[in-house]
This record gives sequence, structure tokens and C-alpha cells, in this order.
Amino acid sequence: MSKGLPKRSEDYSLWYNELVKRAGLAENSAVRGCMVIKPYGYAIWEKMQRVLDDMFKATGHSNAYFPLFVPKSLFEAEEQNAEGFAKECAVVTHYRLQTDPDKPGKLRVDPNARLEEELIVRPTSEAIIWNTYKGWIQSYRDLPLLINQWANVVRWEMRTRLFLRTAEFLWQEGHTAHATSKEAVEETERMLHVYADFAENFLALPVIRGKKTPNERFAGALDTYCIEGLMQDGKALQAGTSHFLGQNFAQAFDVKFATREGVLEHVWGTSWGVSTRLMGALVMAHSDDEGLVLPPKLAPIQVVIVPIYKGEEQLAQISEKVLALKKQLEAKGISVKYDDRDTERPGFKFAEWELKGVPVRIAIGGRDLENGTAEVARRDTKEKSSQQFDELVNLVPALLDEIQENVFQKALAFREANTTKVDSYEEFKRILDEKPGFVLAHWDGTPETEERIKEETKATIRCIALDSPEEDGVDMVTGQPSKRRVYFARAY
RNA sequence: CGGGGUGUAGCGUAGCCCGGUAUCGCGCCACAUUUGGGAUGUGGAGGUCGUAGGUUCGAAUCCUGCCACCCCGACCA
Repeated sequence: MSKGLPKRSEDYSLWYNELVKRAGLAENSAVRGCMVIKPYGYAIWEKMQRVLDDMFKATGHSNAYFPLFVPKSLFEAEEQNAEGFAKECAVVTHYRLQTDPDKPGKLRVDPNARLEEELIVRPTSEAIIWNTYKGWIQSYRDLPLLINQWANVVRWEMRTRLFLRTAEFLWQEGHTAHATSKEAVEETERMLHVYADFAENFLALPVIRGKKTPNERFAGALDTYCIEGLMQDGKALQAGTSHFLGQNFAQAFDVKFATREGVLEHVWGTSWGVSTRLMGALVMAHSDDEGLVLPPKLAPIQVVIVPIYKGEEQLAQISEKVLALKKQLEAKGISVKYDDRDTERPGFKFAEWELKGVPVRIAIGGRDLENGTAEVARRDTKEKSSQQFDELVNLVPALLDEIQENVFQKALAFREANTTKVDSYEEFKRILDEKPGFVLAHWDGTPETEERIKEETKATIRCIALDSPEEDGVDMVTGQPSKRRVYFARAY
């Protein structure tokens, strides 16, 4: 492992790419735009999955699995959605290879094996799922239908970046059907708050809960809600979305139910998702020039213990104490790694575990053995202190909680320091260049103005915050009246 | 899809202009000494120079095609 990461301050995007690779989260693959998620990165994703999955179950959802492929005729049934994704769909046209008569040892697509109907590799699953729901829903008694699936999807992106934008990515997609519009809207909002709760309490990423403007809305939805986080370079990142689909998909796929009164009505739908993009958010929100900084609740290894020893006997003495401590901490649900490799020296291990973002490091050496102490180092602040060894079992859990809270507070303070209210377009442009972050400004509500600002400044309206206070003002560009400020930012 | 760039050992690279069988660092393997912040020494292994063709006595180097990846734009979770 070579020393030193690029500096965030010098080249943020190089820093990100290198960090993702060197920390062992992911790497590029032989397939253009597709990444390999490595064991350490996947372990973090698995922790995210576990937490989210529990939250989905707690809100009444069940998991199921639908096919990777969507017949073209189904895909195009909901026109707006189909059009929205058309440009980035991978399409299966053939089902067989054969040996190439012209090139020995090579294969070619069998020209006689063309599919009668092309299959779209799902960019999202509304089509196949709503087609299925038609068969599952007859009566109000079948509602609400609350399903989630964990899956991979493919969107043929021109430009990709590890985790942030890849041609194939992993996600969960919830798809629900309800008897009334009100229930569906409630579901949409409920899941948005689940995401926000997850982002803030597990990712330690403060997020703005809001609604997208019509321009930024999911194709086929009546309303798109989102959570938006701020990265350390001042760019916003959409970390999750929740859509109120109205009856669009129910109409396109003819999903009707009989009400209590025996009247046939179309059901109301929602869909919501978060993806492996959250991994990118995790990296970009908290990490530093030494490597990852993982919030304890998502760290695959929460505590690493490094022995510092001279000779076999001393190592044995240390190991005996450490293994007892490890057992005690594990009994409290803490994941502990005892790094007793004798092929690396302590300094190397310190640097390596810092790169990997392990929240707490305990080092114990000869002097500690004599004094009954250990050195405790926290990753978030880099503070080191000497502690009584026997206290560690009580101290460490509290320290992990403290780190979790501190990482969140730090990100929150950063967001607050980088959220600026502006009232003139000149100031808006100046702030975007001088102090990137969220910019709160008045907007007249028209797509034209939004589009113009986007073209001129590359900043988009990230969302209209759900809790934004009413405030009379005028659009900074057109001077038209506005009832509230919206969040602008340059975004990933 | 437009503009730019790069392909040489696991990784990062020199060599290319000016043709003569590949440089250095990290990593890897062995042994020894080491171990409180990325150890040191000695020895060693590892390369169809992206790929296909062409020019030449001879190609990493010159020419042509192709492929891949990266960066910058337009598009997007």
C-alpha cells in the first residue's frame, strides 16, 4: 500500500476516487461503467441493508423479488416513465451465442436467435411490478399492498463514478398500492421520513427533507420527495427519493379494486428507493485526508486492537488480556478486530485502519501491561488518551455513541456554515463560486426560470423543504412574487 | 455522443521525438535484525510493452486499423 492520499483541498474528486479504491470499498471492473464492490465496501452496504430492511419491516412492508428483464411492451405502457428512461436502457435482443465460422475459438451472436420481443434490463421496476399487481389486487381487502425488493438495476450512463453513478447499481425499491390518494401520500411521506431517519441516525448525514420541482420529478410520478445532503466540497447529493405515483401506473396497467361499496376504482401508488450511492455519500460527507471516517453504527469493524510487543512472551501476555476484552465488548454487540498480524508493524497498522475508517483504535504495549492501561484513539477527532484497561469495557460503548453523535454534529455544522440566504442573482452567482453549498433563494415557481438558472450557473433546485417557512419575497431573477425560499446547489 | 488523454510486472512509472529486446519506485517471496505512527539489510521471483496488421535485417519506439480505460462537456439516482 503506497503512502498518502491526494488532499481533499487540492483535488476533491481524485481524493474520492483514490480513497474508495485504497480503503478497499470498490474498484473499476472489466465492464465499462460497472464496479466491483469489494468485501469491506460490501460489508458496509450489508449493514445499511440490515438497518433499512428492519425499518421497512417495522413499517409493514414485505420483501419480494421481480425479474431483471422487462418485456418492451410492458416497459412502454406508462409512457412518461418509459420516455424518462428510454435513453439509458440496456436491451436484450438475442438469446444465444454460437461458434464463429470465420474466427476459430470465438463466439458470435446467433443471428437466428433474435427475440421476438426485446427485453429491457430494468432501470427501475414499476412496469413489471404493476403488471404483476394487476393479478394480486381485486378488492379493498387486498390493500394496502406494501412490497419492497432488493435488486440491481441498470442505467446506461455516459459518465460513471464509483458508487455515485455506475451503469449497474444495487438498491431497494419499495412499491405500494393503496385504496386512497390520502393513504398513498401518507406512505410517500412516511418512507421519506424513514430515509431521513436512516441518513441522520446511521449515516450521520443531516438531510433536507423536501419536494422536487416538476423539472426534477421522477418520470411518471405526481410528486417526488427527496432527502438532500451536503458533501464536503459543497455539492449536494440526493440520498433518497420517495414518489407519489397517483393512479398513473394503475391506469397504465389496469390495476383496479372493488371498494366496500362495490365500485371499481384504480389504486393509488407509491415507489421509493435508496441505492449504493449512499456509500458515496458516506465517504464524501465525513472522510478526511487520512482516509475514511465511518460512523460507528455502519462501521464493519468498530474497534480495532493493535498489540505492541517485543517477543513472543509479551505478545502472549497482551493477547490474553485483549482476547478477554474482545469477548466482553462483543457481548455488548460491538464488532472488534484484534490485529495481531506479525507481518506488519504497529505504525503501518495504525495508518491502515485509519484509512479504513475504524472509529476506535486501542493500542496496548509493554508499558501498558505494567500500568494496567491502554491507549485509546478515536478516528473522528484523532484524539488519543491513556485509559485504565479495566475501564475499557464500559468506556468503549459510550465512546462509540459519542463518535456517532460527533460525526453527525460536525456534518450538521458544516451544512449550516455552508447554507446561505441570498436575495439577488448577483449574490447568488458569487456565493456559488466563493462558498459552495446550499443557497436559499426565492423562486417564482416556473420551470423556465429554474431552467435558466441551471443553464447559467449549473445550480439546480434541490428541493422545496417540507418545513420551509412562508416568507414573502420576489424571484431573484424575474422579480415575480414568491411565497418561500427553495434550496439551490450544484449537485452530484 | 463531442473534446482531450493514457495503455509497458499486482500498482505507479521511465524509455518513444532520434528503432538494436525494457528503467525506477512501491508491492510480492525468502532469511535476518526489528516492533509505542506507514522498518532496515541481503538475496530472489515476476513483462505476449492494450490488440491486429504493416514498414524494417531488427519495432515498446515509425505507419494504419481496432479495443479498453480515465478526464472535461451534454444526460442522469
